Amino acid sequence: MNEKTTRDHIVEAADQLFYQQGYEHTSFAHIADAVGIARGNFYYHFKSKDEILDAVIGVRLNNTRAMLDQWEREGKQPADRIRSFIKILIANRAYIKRHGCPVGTLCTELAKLNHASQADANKLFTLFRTWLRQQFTLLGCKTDADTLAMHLLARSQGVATLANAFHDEKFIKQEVKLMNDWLDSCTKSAASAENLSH
Amino acid sequence: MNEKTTRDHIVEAADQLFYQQGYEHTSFAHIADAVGIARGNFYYHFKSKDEILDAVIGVRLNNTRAMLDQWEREGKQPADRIRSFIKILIANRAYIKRHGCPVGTLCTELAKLNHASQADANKLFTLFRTWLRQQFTLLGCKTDADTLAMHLLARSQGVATLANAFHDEKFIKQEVKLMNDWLDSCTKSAASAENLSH
DNA sequence: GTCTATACTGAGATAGAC
DNA sequence: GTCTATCTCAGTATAGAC
Repeated sequence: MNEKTTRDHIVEAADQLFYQQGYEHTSFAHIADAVGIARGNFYYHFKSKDEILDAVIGVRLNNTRAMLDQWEREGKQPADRIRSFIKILIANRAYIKRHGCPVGTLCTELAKLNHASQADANKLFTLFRTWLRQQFTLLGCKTDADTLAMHLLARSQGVATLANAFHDEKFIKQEVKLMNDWLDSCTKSAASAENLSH
Repeated sequence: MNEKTTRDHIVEAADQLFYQQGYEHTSFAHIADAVGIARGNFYYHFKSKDEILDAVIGVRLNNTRAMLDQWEREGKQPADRIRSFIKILIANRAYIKRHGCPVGTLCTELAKLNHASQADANKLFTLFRTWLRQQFTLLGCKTDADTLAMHLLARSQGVATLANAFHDEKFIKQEVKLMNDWLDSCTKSAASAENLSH
């Protein structure tokens, strides 16, 4: 049950390489080398490179859902859960510095290629967006919860893009502090609105 | 003097295509078709694809410098100049929605490719960063001017990435409003700090 | 299910005629 | 300065042996 199949290994290696080098730039040779199998063997598992991409996106969607569920279990208050989202910038800062955000860079690349799987990759963003919107709704902010969700998502994307371009980890910490301050001000304004209504 | 050479046409077409399709995805055939010349004729003007990229980056750097100079002439107050920066998100919203930010997407792609011209492309970011820093310094904010410059740059990048992924122009307007509000709060806090010192 | 060998394609790059 | 023809090479994909 826990045994990883060759297919799993391919998807795992492709996932990493797509993140590190980009989808188009990653060839079968790269993936085959990483997995340690022959090139020809590929087509037993996947009919095309696009199919591997779809599998990778599928895995990422599942992993993301699992992560969001975990944050939901761990954080009692919506503000704590949102803080979990912000925290991944810190936890993954070394990777972000080197390769940017896995979601953002993939969506950006597929948009340029006008790739058929664009919409599927965007579901990764939608997952975060919907989840964040729920948390902001629970928080009871005056501003539209979707606006707040998109705002936070955009800021995390901007941080990842610049940290990657400037190869600067400190900038991530700097911006995370601002994001947490911003979240606090949201929480406070929600609390005072709550008081007013009593 | 105003006559555009074939070389100029190539660079211009490459500039557009690199923005629309990405650098790696754009082939000589694409550029040749756009310019209306034969593939082989290319190598009279450029020895390699990398050389075209360098020329494109050079043109973009010049154009950006010219744009920043213009903003500097047009805006008397530093806050007005910063507002010029924010305004390009609105002016270019249709392109951003379709292809993202020309600077951000290029730097992201070159980072993935680990391309030699990465550093040159990043100079585009540095141009904006330095210029914004100067404006924030003139504004006299309490917070470090470079922190503010990077913050604004990051927010504009995030907006571009998400507007592109979600193909959403309205989101750009929504965020631009927030950015202008944020700038106002910066200006006000700078003004009150000014008053305190008197 | 994994391997080797190979066909096919398109891209970058060159040579030489005009 | 521009063209056609051609080369090389990497990448995707297939066939068939084991």
